[in-house]
Amino acid sequence: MAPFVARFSPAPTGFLHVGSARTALFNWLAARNVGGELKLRVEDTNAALYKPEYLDSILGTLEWLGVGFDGDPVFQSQRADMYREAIDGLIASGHAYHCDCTQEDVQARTKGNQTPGYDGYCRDRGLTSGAVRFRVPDAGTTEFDDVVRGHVSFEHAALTDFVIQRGDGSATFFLPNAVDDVDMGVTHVIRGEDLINVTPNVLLLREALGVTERPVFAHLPLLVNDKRKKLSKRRDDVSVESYRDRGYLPEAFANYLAVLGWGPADGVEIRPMREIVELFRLEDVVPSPAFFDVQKLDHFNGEYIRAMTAEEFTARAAPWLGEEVATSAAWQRMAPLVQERVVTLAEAKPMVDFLFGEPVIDEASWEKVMVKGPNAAEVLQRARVAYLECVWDASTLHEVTLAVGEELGMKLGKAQAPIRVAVTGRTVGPPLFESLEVLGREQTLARIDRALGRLGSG
RNA sequence: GCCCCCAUCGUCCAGUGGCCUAGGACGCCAGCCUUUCAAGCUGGUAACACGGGUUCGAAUCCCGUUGGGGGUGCCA
Repeated sequence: MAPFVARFSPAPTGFLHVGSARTALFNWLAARNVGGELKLRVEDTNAALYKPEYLDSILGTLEWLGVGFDGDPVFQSQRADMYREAIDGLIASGHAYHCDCTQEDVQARTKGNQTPGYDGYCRDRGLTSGAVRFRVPDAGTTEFDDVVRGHVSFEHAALTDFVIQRGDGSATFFLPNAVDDVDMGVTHVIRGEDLINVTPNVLLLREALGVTERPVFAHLPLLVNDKRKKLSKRRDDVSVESYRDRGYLPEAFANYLAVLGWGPADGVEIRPMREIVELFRLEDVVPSPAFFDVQKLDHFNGEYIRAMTAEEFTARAAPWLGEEVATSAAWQRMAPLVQERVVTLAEAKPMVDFLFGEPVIDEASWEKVMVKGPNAAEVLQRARVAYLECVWDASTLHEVTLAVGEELGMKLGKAQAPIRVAVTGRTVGPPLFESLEVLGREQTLARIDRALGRLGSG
């Protein structure tokens, strides 16, 4: 089998972005599918932007998603010597040169030019200090075959001499990228399409460094928002960590990401990751951008939640419930009913809150059922009487309430409404009679009395 | 402006010259079920951007147009 070494190379300048997570996942899937390796490289060449706490967060979130790495991570911040040596070599061989132009200098000289960017002003000035730029050939093209995009070609005339070393001596993105891919034995570069324009730069650098072989490139389609714009940290909800905190399951999240830009031939989208690993092929990745659709993510998450055993659900929902609720008998009884109704784990608690404290009366619900609805006071009074003596379990409460409704010519759906609002404060929630059973006779009667009091009929 | 990329239902995928009067999924709509809400079940809505070619035959190949996006940093 041909060797396969992919890498995921985040820049720790923020929390893990859903687009980065998707890139990491596709790298992982491609590697796992062929039994290859996935390495981690931390692109922290820019000391000004790098924040160590972000790296911990990114790594933790990746682990949560199930994306693991082979071997030790490579930190670019620790390889400055290697880069400097390479840069010195490029200068010596005439592939790079020093430049002391400021951004203003360049702008002043190039405004109105056809081709934007740096104009090569310092190419032959023979400077020995300042930033270092790579000398892009004046003519010719750099081409490569991309696994998802096919043949891509760039004319050198359209490329500008890019900076490979800052004035402070640190290397910029391009050079470490080229050097490390070679050094790490990377065979497959799988990354977002926003980096496709940078590919000729890196290829040119590799050639200048005397490297003859090339990695396979696969530029993944961008993840976009509803406006078809690249997902942005400012406008969009893109922190994977925040999805985790809101009760999305890692397996559901990863599964959803896997079908953005790729789809199994049999059309079965929701399936275990081990199956996706088997079916995934880089060649099948689609080239067009994909909308990150939270509604569909919600559907995936709900499916995964409902597929859990009751035990698993209670265990995994616990962190969102708090000790008191999670360990209560009331929750144990209600959990299966809640499991059917939540989309995220975070939704469980508000659904049962009324069992663990005074209900918060939703005024719109009160208005709708108690004021405008039929027979509210009548229902409550009769239910109160019936509930006083009956056996206190869900099925009896169901029968008794049904009877109360019949006395008033109401179907159960209508008759239960005032009771639900009196006891839970809302018109919607988990099944009522199980809720009452758990709440207990005393609390139920007290809440009905309070509602009657407010209605002025108690 | 210049460079690069993309183009099938609202959305995500299937489709790689005839099996397509274009399939699945999410959403949406309707019905069933029903103690509310969900879930579930059934049905429905809805697309090959446009124009030229190539071919006996095109959603599938080629060219152009239009539209959209990405890049254009001493960010990555």
